[in-house]
Amino acid sequence: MRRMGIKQYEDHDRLMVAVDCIIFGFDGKELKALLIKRGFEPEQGKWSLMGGFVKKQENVDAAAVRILKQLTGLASIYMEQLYCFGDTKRDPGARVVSVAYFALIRIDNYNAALFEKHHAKWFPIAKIPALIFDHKSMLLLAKERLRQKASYLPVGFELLPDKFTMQQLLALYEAIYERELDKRNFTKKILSTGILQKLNEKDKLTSKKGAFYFVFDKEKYDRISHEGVGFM
Amino acid sequence: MRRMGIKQYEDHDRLMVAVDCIIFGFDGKELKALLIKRGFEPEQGKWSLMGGFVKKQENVDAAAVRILKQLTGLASIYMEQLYCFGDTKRDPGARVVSVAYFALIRIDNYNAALFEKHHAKWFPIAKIPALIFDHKSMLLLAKERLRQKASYLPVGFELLPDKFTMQQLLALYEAIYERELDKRNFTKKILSTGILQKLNEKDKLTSKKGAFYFVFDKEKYDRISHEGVGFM
DNA sequence: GCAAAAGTGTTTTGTCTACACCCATGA
DNA sequence: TCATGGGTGTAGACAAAACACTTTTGC
Repeated sequence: MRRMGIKQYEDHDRLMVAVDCIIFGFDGKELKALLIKRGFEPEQGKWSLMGGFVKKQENVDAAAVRILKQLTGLASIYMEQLYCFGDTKRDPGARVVSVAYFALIRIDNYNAALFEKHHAKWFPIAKIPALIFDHKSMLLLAKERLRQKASYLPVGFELLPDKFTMQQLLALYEAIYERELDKRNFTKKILSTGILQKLNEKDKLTSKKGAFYFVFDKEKYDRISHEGVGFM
Repeated sequence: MRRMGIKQYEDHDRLMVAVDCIIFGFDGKELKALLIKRGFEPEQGKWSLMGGFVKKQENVDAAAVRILKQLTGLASIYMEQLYCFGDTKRDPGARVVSVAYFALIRIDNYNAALFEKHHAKWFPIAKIPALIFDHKSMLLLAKERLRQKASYLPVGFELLPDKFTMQQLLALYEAIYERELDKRNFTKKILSTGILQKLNEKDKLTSKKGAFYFVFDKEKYDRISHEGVGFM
């Protein structure tokens, strides 16, 4: 039975399958995407998303994790599949089907050596340079998805440092939505979900009075990750 | 440059890429999914989603359209990509990456000969039999996505006949959400979007009084398809 | 005239938005 | 003492939810 199956399948075309990663980070002011300067042809020297090919004995998800690790050195990153881009002409070099993933990382968690190696650089999402192939559409779609995701999930957990001020969280949401938000309404809504814990410690870097730090309540956060809570 | 690119790429593994279609229909009472009895090994005789392989010179989207046409005979069907399933072990017969698509069709638009040929059958979504491989997860994910989609888009246009009664539209939404909805509130909301036009014609099949038929205002519907309108 | 489905409004509740002032502190 | 960012509450608008009776007509 197994053998017959294999025989049956051998008749079909095989394609190269790639993974491309849209990596978002937040520096406290701007939402940024991590791009690399492509080191090989075609389009050598152009800006591109970090990508790579799926191996025969490798899950597609695993390939995404591997590729992300190549660039960041980080193994456990928030990541989700975005979309499969499958046009025959999308890559002029060869027929390559690409599965795009988007990842959220803490922007200071970077490995300078790896960044150097791949000529990686953070770009504010409002100032993305020309990208190869269909990478610009991937990035735009990822931006949409992040927005949608942020509306029912407090993505701050993935993008902010362990402890952060309410202003930082607000700034993150303003960056994601590219508009100003009302400080009081935002605070109210996010606190009402109960996923934040206020610490007895203040960040005195940006003001004389100092702003309280918050941390995410990991347990509640995980619960919400499954069910979701609309708060935007 | 082109040549170098090709050379570069030749080193990577090639995989078979399949497309599987989750096809939803609505018979006036129940939401149903179209399944086929698999005609070849492995898992011959088991129920399965309609699927096929992507050809080397074919867009992945085009493959989905082709495969859907094979089964239904219909060329212009509402369809969207759902997710790419890429585990190495998902298909025991071979390494196959599958891109799942979900489609909405009018249940009476069927071609008996083609259905016969593929041993196709409609199953109520509450009574889906065991399916091969990971097709059950595909179907569950599609159900989720349909629900989400229906919340900001009047999917009725794709699933109902050209003219339909308010009760039919309500029944569709009750089937999608698997719960009862308030008739008055539903009517109010859907009418307030302005995408329905009331005809001067009644369906007298289900009651003595008769229920007015409605049609979708195609233009407004298309506008809403882009922007979306929350009405659930 | 009665059974069976169609059609229709109002009240209440909760949520979202807009909006401005005092507080604490370091310099 | 003053300049700077931090922190907080309320009123009005709007949307959502709950809820029941009258209408039509074929039998």
